Amino acid sequence: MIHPHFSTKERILSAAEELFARHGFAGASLRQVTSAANVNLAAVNYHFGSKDNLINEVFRRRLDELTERRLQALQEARDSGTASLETLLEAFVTPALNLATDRLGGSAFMRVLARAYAEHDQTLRKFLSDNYGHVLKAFAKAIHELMPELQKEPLYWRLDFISGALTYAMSDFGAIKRPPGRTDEEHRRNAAVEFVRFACAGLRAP
Amino acid sequence: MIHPHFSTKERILSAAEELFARHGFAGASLRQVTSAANVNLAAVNYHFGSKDNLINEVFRRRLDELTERRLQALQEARDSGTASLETLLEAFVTPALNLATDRLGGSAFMRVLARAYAEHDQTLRKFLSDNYGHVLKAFAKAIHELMPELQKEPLYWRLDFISGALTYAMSDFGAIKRPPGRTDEEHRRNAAVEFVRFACAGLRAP
DNA sequence: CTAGACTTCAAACGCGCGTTTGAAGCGCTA
DNA sequence: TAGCGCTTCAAACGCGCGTTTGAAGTCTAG
Repeated sequence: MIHPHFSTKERILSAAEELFARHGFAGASLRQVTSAANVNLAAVNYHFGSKDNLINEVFRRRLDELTERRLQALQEARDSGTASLETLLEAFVTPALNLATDRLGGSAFMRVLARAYAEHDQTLRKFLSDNYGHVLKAFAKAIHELMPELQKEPLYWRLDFISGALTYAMSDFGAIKRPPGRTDEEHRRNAAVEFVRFACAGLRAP
Repeated sequence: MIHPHFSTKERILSAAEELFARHGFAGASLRQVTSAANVNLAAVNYHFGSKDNLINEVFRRRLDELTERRLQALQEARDSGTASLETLLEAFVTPALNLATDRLGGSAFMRVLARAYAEHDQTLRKFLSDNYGHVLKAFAKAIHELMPELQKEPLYWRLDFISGALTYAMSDFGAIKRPPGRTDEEHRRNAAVEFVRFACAGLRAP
C-alpha cells in the first residue's frame, strides 16, 4: 500500500514506478499496480487513458523536475563566471543524485530509466528524445565552449557514456552499497565526487 | 523465418534471442518465438522445459564462449608482459564487440544482455552472477595489480561506472546515431575505440 | 518389415491480461 | 433538497498467454 492520503493519480504513478522498476513495463500488470496503489482497476484507464500513456506519465513526473533543476544548475554555473568542467558536471550529476537518494521512490525511478535505455520500443524512445533531448544538447554546448579542442563526435560519445554510467550506477543494482557507519548524505556526496572526478577525466581523455 | 536447415533447438534459440532483444523477456511470447522460428508451439516446452529455462539457455549459448574468449584475451595480455590499462580493457571489450559484429544475431544478444542488467529478477541475476561473475572479478584483480596506488573503494566505484557505460554503449539506445555512409561494423568499432579511451582516462583520474 | 524411441503436431486447458461499461457515490452550487 | 460534474466501483468483454496432452509422424536397429 502506498501513501493513502495522496491522490489517486499520484498513488498510481508511485506504484507503477516501483513495479515497472521491479518487473519491467510488460512484466508489471495494471492489476498489480492498482492493487499496490489501493485503487480500483479501472482508475488507470480513467485517469491515464491506457497503460502506454501511464508509462509516459511515470517518466514525465520525474524528468520534468530533473530537467528543470539540471538546466537551472547549468545556468548558475555559467553565470558565476567560474565555470569549469567540474562545475558543469556537478550541475548535471547532482540533481540526479538528489532524485535517487532524497525522493521517495527516486531510486526506483532510476531503475525504470535503466530499463528504458534497454528498451527498443520506438514510441518510448521518441517520447524521451523529443521531450528531454534538449538537456543533453545544452550541456554539450556548454562543455564544447569549455573544451573547443575536443571534436563534436568524441564529445557526444563521451556524454553518452557518462549518461549510461550515471544511470546504471545510480540504480541500486550497482555493486556499491552504502558502507555501515556512513550517512546517506555522506554516501551521496561521496558518489558525486567520485563520479565527477571519473567523468571529468574521461572527458579530458587524449 | 530463421535458417530452416538448423536444428529445432537452434532455431528456437535464435528467434528467442532476437525477440527478447526487441520486446523483452515478458514482452516476447512463445507464440511469437515459435512462429518466427517456424516451429511448433509445443517444441519450446519439449526441448527446454519452460520459458524461464529457454531464457537461461539463450544466455548460456553466447556467454560460455564470450567468457572463454575474454579470459583468454586477459591471459594473453598478462603473459605478454606488456600489459597496460588499454590492453586489459581491450581484452574485455573486443570479444563482446566481435560477438556483436561477427556473429549472426550477436548484436541482438548484446541488447538482450543490456536488458538482463536492467532486470531485477532474482532468478536470472543469480544465474548470471553464479555462472559468469568470476570474469569481472578476474579483470578487477588484473587492474588492481596494474594500478596498486588506486584505493579499493575508488576502484570499485570506477568499475561500476565503466560497467554502466559499457552496457549503455552496447545497447543501441545512445543518442549517437550511425552517421550515413558508415557501416554498422565501422560504427561499432569506433564506439569501442572511443569507449576504451574514455574508460582508461576515467580509471586514471587523479 | 517392424518395434520402439525420439520428435512434431493440432488442439485444448485455465488463467491473467488491458480495456470497457453502466451504475453508484461524492461534493458542489442553486 | 435537487441537480450536476467528477470520480470510484464491480463486473464483464474478448484475447493471448504458458503449458499440457495424446495422437501422428519420423528414423533407426534388429
